Amino acid sequence: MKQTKSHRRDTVTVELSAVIAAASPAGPSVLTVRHSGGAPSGLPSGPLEADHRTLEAGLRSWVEEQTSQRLGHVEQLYTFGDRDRAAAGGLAARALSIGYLALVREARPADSAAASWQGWYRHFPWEDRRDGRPTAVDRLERRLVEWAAGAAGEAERRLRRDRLGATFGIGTDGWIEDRVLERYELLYEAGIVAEAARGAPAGARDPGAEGEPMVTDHRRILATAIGRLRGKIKYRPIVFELMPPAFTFLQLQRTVEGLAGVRLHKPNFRRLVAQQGLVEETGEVTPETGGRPARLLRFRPDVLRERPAPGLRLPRPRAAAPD
Amino acid sequence: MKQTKSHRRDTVTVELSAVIAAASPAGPSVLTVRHSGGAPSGLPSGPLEADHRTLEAGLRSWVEEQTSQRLGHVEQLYTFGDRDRAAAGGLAARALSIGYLALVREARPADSAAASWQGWYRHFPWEDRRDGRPTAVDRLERRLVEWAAGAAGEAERRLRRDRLGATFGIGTDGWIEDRVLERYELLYEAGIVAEAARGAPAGARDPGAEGEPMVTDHRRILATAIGRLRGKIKYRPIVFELMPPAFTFLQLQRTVEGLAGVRLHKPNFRRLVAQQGLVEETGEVTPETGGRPARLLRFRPDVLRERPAPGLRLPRPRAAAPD
DNA sequence: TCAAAAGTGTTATCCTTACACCCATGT
DNA sequence: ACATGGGTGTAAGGATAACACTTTTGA
Repeated sequence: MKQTKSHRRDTVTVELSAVIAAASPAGPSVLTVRHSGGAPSGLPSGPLEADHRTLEAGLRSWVEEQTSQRLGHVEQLYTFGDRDRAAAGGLAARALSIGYLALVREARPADSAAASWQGWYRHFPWEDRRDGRPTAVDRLERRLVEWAAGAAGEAERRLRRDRLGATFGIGTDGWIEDRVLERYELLYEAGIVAEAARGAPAGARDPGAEGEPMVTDHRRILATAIGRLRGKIKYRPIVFELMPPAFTFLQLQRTVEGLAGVRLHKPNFRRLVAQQGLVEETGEVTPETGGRPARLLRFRPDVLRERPAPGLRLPRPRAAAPD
Repeated sequence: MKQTKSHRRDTVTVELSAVIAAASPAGPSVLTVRHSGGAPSGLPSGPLEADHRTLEAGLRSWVEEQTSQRLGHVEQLYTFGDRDRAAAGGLAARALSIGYLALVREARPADSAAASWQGWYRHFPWEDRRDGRPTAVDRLERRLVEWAAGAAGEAERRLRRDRLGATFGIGTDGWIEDRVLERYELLYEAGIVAEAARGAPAGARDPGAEGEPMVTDHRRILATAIGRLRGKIKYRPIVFELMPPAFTFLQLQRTVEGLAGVRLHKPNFRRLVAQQGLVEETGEVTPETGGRPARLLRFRPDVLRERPAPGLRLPRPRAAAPD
């Protein structure tokens, strides 16, 4: 017990930042703002103020002021507070940054001055595997392997190789979509991502495979959001927070594929969704979209009453056995 | 855009609090501290300081100072910051509270002055269903049903009933272990839990079914931790962070049962664990524990290299279908 | 000999995945 | 006619969950 310690409380600024996500069959997008011309874009955000009753209320008021977007589902993601990484210019003051994920139904133009919608894979090219592994990612992976090989001791090298396997699936087979943050952190540590080099001039390097950077740690928050969303669609029917009131099976599938960054098997996807009772038919059909007209669907909210965790298949014993 | 708004930044205190969890076959427990005699217990915690490089580092230093416990796995849970709920005495200053979950292997006595281990179901009696639904919970559920019926409009009543179904499984059938926080929040809103009545004298009410309260919002943080842990054991092998180096199948099973608050089927549990390659035999057997001696097991870390998400069975198409 | 715990075998069932195939519409 | 998307059937394989049963120890 070091009683001699200074115990100097930090003066903190708390910033509330929102990943506002929308999705169309073409792909998901995020609402970004750009404060000055040449600077990288960022997320809508603002400091916590005294008259905000709750953190979420504060976030909502900031977002609605900055983007005039009404938010639907909102959830907290994570609180970042590393002393070194938050400040862009090298300021020593501590900046806590609380990230939120918000889902909105329509990506309405909303390009009010500085705010604009951007496909989120511009910032994360390596996360989009809908058309297989992007070839541009080869370079990334090569650099990662080099980075792992260049570690100090054998123990550290092994650790890094394991991480490459667990995140990018390099040594192993599997690509786990959810691990977006882990992959971004790895690229950050390996110095591959632009944000890692603070002093470097913006736009100095090829933004191809590394993705477009964002201000301060906003890309890290976006990575958290994508990962959370990818994980959550599997056990909660939140995709429907992103869908219009009526949609077809394929539109739903394309939206999910966009979020997860992978392709799905069409017939099975239909049945999965239908069997779970997630949707019901509206009775109408689309004004044809290329082929045979499709039946229109809507979300069936009663599913929440019937199966409390739609999509979840976890070790749930039907009856408890005493032994 | 209200430009006339005050934009007065809040002066915030950031408190780092840790749920330090251990588990034995008898059940899980949490490390608590008690500052003054009559006051309810709380979690080890302390303010964020300027010399803490990261939030997690700050937490670790506080905990090790207060409890002389070394922490293993640590993860951030959630940041609470409601203006009204944080302050116990009614202080208006904003207190942010960042909750963490830490797992330790042995619940060593460690009763250093104020710190002591407590079974976590003392604070959450309704969460322990290992011996079926506790009868004391009947009273809780009755009060919840009353609360739902006493809502203003029909719409609100319906909403409340739905929540009772989704959390306590009242109207419906299912009890979802993970939803610990949702259940606690419901009890809080219904005024059933002691923390909801701030001004009430401590110990004034029967702590039977309502569980033992904690200071400020620490019980909320504990609820978050339990929920997180219950969710995570299903797709990550973190139970082993809580197990001793060698253990038997039954010890592992009892530990998991304690965490999840439900009983499991023994033969199937063995096979599940064995088939997944989560453990390997040490070659030794126990100094008998009541019956036939059991083979000792240890965690098999290679499982992380082989199957990146042990326990996870989610819609993972083995190959991408083009259509 | 019995209680208590350790183990093994087996089966019915469900879910997932993959494959094959037909239907309806526009160009 | 053919391309595009809509939509159905079904069978193989794997994972679950339940049941029945044998084995090994200590008291």
